[in-house]
Amino acid sequence: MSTSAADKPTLEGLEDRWSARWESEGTYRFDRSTSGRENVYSIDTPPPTVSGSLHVGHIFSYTHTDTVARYKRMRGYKVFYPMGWDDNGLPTERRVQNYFGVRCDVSLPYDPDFKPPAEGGLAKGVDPLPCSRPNFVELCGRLVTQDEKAFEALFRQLGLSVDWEQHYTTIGDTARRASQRAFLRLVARGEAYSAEAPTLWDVDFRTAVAQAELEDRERDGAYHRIVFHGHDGRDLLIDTTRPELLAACVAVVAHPDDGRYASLVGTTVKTPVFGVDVPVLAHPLAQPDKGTGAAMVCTFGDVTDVTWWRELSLPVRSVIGRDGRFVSTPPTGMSAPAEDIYASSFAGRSVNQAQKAAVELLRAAGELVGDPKPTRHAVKFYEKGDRPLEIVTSRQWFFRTVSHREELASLGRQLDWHPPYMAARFAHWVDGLQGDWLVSRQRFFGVPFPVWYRLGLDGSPDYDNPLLAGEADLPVDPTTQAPEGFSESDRGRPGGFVADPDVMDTWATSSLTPQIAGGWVDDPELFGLVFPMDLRPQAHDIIRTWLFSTVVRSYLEHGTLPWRNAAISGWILDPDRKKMSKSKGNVVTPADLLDRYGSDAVRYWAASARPGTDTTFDEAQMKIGRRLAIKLLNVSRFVLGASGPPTPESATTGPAEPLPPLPAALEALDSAFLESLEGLVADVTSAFEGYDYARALERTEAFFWGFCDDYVELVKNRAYGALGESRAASARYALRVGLSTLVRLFAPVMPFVTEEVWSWWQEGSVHVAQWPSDDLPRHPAVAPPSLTAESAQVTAGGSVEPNGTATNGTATNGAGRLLAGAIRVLAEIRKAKTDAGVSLRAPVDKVTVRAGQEIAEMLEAALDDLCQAGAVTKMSLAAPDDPAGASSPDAVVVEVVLSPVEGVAADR
RNA sequence: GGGCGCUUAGCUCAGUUGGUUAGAGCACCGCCCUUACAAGGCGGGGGUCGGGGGUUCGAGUCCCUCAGCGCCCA
Repeated sequence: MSTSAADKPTLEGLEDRWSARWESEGTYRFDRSTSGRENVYSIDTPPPTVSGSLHVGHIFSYTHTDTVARYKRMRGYKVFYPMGWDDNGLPTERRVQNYFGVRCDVSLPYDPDFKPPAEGGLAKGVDPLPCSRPNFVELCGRLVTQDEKAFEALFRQLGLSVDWEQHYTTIGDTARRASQRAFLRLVARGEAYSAEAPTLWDVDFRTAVAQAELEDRERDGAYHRIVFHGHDGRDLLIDTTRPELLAACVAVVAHPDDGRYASLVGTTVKTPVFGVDVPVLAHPLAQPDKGTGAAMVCTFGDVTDVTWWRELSLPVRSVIGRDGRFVSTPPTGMSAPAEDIYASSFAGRSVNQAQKAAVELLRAAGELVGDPKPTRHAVKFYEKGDRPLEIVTSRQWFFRTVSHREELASLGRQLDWHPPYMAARFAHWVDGLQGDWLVSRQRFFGVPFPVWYRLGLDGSPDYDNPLLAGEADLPVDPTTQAPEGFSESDRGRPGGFVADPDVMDTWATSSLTPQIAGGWVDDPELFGLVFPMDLRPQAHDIIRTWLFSTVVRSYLEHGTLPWRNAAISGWILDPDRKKMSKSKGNVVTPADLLDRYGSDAVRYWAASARPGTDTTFDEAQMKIGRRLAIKLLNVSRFVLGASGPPTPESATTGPAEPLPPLPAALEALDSAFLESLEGLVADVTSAFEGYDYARALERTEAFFWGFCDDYVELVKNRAYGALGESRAASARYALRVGLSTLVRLFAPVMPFVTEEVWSWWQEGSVHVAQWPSDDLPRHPAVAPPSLTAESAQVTAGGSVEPNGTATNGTATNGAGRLLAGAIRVLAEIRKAKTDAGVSLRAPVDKVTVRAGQEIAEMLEAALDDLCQAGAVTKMSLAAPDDPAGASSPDAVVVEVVLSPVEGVAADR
């Protein structure tokens, strides 16, 4: 017991006070001194990308996870809830370049005294200063550390019950060691391999792009109809949107069933302008209804070209380099004059320039038929890029996925998805896998491959026999460390070695978050307690990336699912139902929201959203949450105030449920209330068990308002002692149990106000208190009137009415009907007073309640309370006008005779 | 083109295997300074559950179909 209820309780300052207390008392610290895995609940929470600022979406989805964590903690689990920061990748690199005014140059050596030219942004027109990769990575580290602090402060203010001692970063030593170790093991098992392969390439970012990072976008283009010449004098027309790739043409394809070209298949035709002989081939991917039905196959115009190249065993004639410009060396198969044309019109040109040149050349040669015909077509983009991707051939590392398709699909089916329909996203993605997972990225701020290549005496790398780091030496940076048996002076020399220049895909690291956070290899005891984890919460837009890749890694390394449950959250939409995003400028600052409404109120809004559904950003909901929190303060003050001096109840009941001692006798109305409370607890518990925090909250909230407006009003005067001490004790007991239960049911959603209220009369934190029981202790002798058996009615269809609970006043069992009946009578008295325009405290001369016999018998028990609550002098029960239909509380008829009003009140 | 989700009061949303007269909050209207709460309380009006068809004694709920919105994949 800390403090008692303040005179005028407020929500102000609760966040600071309680988050500091939780930290100092280690309330959420993971306690590994437990008997086994079955007592642990572990969460693989998303490490936010540390790229400047948090947005409302973070508050939203992390709150969902936190409600689950808090629920599980109260259920007695040791909750493992670490937080990580995802620092790697492009966003950080770009920010570092801009913020410090630097440019990474891998050829430079590390400079321990390097000072960045700027701090906070480089002046316009000043060139960025080149620096080495290690220096660049250092600067990345400086910037993300600042952001991590700001993020952590906000998450603490939001009240996430994270164990901050368990935090990790995806670029830290632990993560690098785990990533490199996992990579080495995959290489050893043949699940990782390097290969020279056509790769989608972003010219601006200068990096390879994986299938999962692709995005189709509709773009304007134009079909250019070009004439190819057959040897027998027959011409062949093809339509292409990329005439600039004519020099890269290696074949022409048509559909096998396309009669127009059947006679040409097997022959060769000459490309216009360059006069190169290319075969005409049949392939089912050629679309007869697209253009002329014949397509030009180039190295490589799009992903279909890659398929044709592979399946038809075509040669390679690359023309576009990694800088997006045409290479200087002309492709094979050209005559000398053709090479001259290439050199003068294409070499060094950009794609756009080359297209203009191609069109001019074709037109001049009379090989272009008509004008280009505008069209819109889907073009592949890097999701973060804004220039169409090119396809280049390069050496990259891959993890095998396609050969495990069946197993991965099966794992997806074994996972418990919340909501279940999200499983289809995963299944479709696995089904549509086109190739293995490309993990090489030509970036700097990431986990390097722990790999070197021997240089032959001619200076060429031996890619087939890579030099691998030893597990004991991890993490390593091959660009600054030499492989075993070599010294730094051998770097880059014939007979020496060269480092793999790339870093791993961000997902290749973040797909290991369960292993990184769980202490894989480094801390076997911890890993045994938390892995496979219980829950992966995340948004639905990264099912194909983060969720999928984590399943892949867990499968390849451990042969299991990484977790048992996946809880998928939706997005925040602005009032126009558009996704909120920075670029649209409709983002609200989370810190500002938390300050204005209080964390509990913002969490209330977040937790009101059904799992998996997109949700409107709605400050009105936060106001409601704030009102609810204030109400909780006030009603607590009443319940505890009316119950006499607070006593530390956990002391009297031990470590079990913190309840007050049973009174000598329990009134029927109080007992009925407790029964409805049990129904609520059962309902809320099952909602949480199904990860449906929104339903849990909705039920608790509805019950809570009924508790305040009706039950509390009914028994208020009795609790104050108006009907004697022994009858007061019964009311006080029920009020206290009600409050204690409701506070605990609210605790996962509104941690601050519930902790505040709890501290007024309980020992210890509510967040480690026992979850409420749906089977409260009671005296058998004074059990509530239970008409369950008699009231079960057989309806026309032969079904039996369920014995409902009284959570919304529509109960059909005995206790529920007593409560509902009493509430109905009270409401009718209020209505009479409201209709008369008098105060609710105005006295009532006489109330006559007409009810069926069953209801009437039950209501006897509530008459005294009703008289008190309604200021009624005389209340009597009478037979109903329609005895047949009077068995329901709703059919009760209440006649109210108000006392004559006098004085000022009468003039109104 | 394939798949998934959504459509219920002016707004945001509940509505569990089909079962009385479809609910809540906000907003709106009216009343009440009541010693837990005026940042409050009490009461009231408001919906042919997107359209159409079907199954059933009975459909917001199940089936078919159409429309609109959103997302994922190709």
